[in-house]
Amino acid sequence: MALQNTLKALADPIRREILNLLKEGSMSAGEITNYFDVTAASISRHLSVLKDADLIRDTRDGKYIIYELNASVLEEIMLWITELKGDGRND
Amino acid sequence: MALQNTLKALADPIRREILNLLKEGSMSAGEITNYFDVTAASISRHLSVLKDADLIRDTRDGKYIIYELNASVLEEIMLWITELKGDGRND
DNA sequence: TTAACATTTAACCTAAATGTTAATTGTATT
DNA sequence: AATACAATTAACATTTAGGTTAAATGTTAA
Repeated sequence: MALQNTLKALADPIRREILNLLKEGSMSAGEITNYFDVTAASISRHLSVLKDADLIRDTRDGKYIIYELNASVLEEIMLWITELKGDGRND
Repeated sequence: MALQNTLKALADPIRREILNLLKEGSMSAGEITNYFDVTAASISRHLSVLKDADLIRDTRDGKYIIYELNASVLEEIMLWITELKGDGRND
């Protein structure tokens, strides 16, 4: 079920862009929101999807909630793809 | 965008299972259908989603349509993930 | 305590995805 | 040509996803 959650989370362009942003460094929900043309509420839901997929982690810092990337779960996708491509490497 | 199509196609358990089946070898739409509890029409649509994402290819053989895996497009996902994990370069 | 700010949650709407059955298309067989 | 078979497409119902605004929650500071 983890793979399912992860892939569903990645199948949205805004969520992928959020991950790309967080790759550069942690930031608050509000900062993240500034990068997009949708409401804070919408971003908040995207963040919760990413969090459920364990792709990001959050910590509260005063009145801000800071999000950081957790790329480790992507390992599972890499593995699944690698198996699908055949156990031998051909590139 | 290709990555978007690919990830959306992968974000469905039936479609992932179809890819796993095709990894073992090509088969017809009917054969694929036998592995699932949904109708042939439903599988046919799943196949078209996979085909649009270029994850599979089809060739007609008489009254059968044979599907085969095309795992090469998964390379793009691998690359995107690798970059996200920081093992690659930024965009 | 109250006000202001950051963020999330709730309620609602619309669009997209997935499933079904029925009709259609394409091919083979008689 | 007529029938049967394989598969797709069309029409429709239901579910899920993503967006909005408004209300609720949590925190800081006057």
